[in-house]
Amino acid sequence: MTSVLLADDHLVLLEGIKGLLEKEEDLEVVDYATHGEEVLVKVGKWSPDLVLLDINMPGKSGMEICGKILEVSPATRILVMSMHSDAYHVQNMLKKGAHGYITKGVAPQEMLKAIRKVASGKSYFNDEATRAVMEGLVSGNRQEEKFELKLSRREKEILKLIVEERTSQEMADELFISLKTVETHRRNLLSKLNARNTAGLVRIAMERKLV
Amino acid sequence: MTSVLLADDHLVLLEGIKGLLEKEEDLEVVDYATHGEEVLVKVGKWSPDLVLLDINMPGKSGMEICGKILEVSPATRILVMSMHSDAYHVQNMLKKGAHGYITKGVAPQEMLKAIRKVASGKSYFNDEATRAVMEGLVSGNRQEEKFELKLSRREKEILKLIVEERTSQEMADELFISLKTVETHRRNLLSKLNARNTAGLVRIAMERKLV
DNA sequence: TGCTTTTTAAGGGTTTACCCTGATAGTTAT
DNA sequence: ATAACTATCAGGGTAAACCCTTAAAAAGCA
Repeated sequence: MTSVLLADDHLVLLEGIKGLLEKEEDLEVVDYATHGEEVLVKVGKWSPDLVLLDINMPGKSGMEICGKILEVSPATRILVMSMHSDAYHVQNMLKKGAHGYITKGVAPQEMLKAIRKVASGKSYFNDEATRAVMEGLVSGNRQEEKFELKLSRREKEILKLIVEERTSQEMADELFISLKTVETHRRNLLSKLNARNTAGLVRIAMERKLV
Repeated sequence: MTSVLLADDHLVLLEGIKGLLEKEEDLEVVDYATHGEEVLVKVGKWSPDLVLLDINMPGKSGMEICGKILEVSPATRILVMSMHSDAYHVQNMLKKGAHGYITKGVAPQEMLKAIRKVASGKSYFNDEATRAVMEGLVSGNRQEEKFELKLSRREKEILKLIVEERTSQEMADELFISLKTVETHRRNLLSKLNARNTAGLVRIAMERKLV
């Protein structure tokens, strides 16, 4: 018997999955959680065999929680469930210790398959997630940079203002620094985020929710 | 007895909602659809009392489908279900003829309530959707502009390339048109989307999923 | 306290974006 | 059919973004 903890803020989906798992004799839903902190508390309480974790929950992000789940209960297996499957998210969740990754579009039967595979110590990725990672690998050997991306406080501030359509001069006035300094920060952002221009900065900022 | 057609590309969610509705004596799920075109076919086949419509489906967008459902079956009531509840989406769906709007985070009981209310000829909006519309109304009287935004095919193409970090010259070469034409399209995009610069275009494009 | 990163700044140059006006041919809708 | 929209292009200009190099305070960490 595999004990499963469901973590998702969409209650209807939660009910749906619960109904799905209850029909299976080898799977047991022990509890729910609908936001970040609750997941950690419930994991501590039950030490479930597996957590089915939604990546987009209010409160702490899925990425933060993933690592902490393993601190609280190292034997627990983690199957990440997400709306989107881009290389960035998939790779990061794996780095944080997730054991499988599926998108919410999977068929019920595939979800059961994923749960059983991950619970039994193997990994599982659905086609979308696999493709995203593969495309990420071929489209650029910049995984290092992407993982390593650490923006300073000031850089994040500038990036936020860029997304809000401020010009460099406006930012300089607003932050009481020189135009040249703002331009330096922009240049560093372009380099760190591997973007070609403002459009790229904004796209990346929104994709990775850096704002 | 109210006949309900479910339209959502997330199969697990679909199963969950089906299970939920089947427990109710007055509600009957007559069929599913997992993408845009299928919805219209199934609506034509069953003329259901109500369609529970996911706004983010592959193929045609929820917005396009909404209006067409009413063409195919004018008596059918439409309850929109979405991940996000920003004023833009909510207002547009209402304009397209939707009768209710709930986010996927609602509790199962609230979903049943929404279904019954909409099916009985009334409207229903959950708290999130209501708040989004209200905030939209107070934060700016630009509803006209926002509703009116209809990007031409070429404009969408240019916008997509902007998000992909292309310069105007590159777009001109790629599309075999002059630089001046590309610049004209950019100018029209800035005006239609009410943006100040490239950053704004990208932000809006991503927020409204125009790409 | 010394080492590293961050934040600040400058000079000087090229490219791109943005703004204005005006114009023509083709398509779509009423 | 005729008005409205779409796609195309141009001249001429200003502002902003982008690129290169160099460098010195300031803050954080060991």
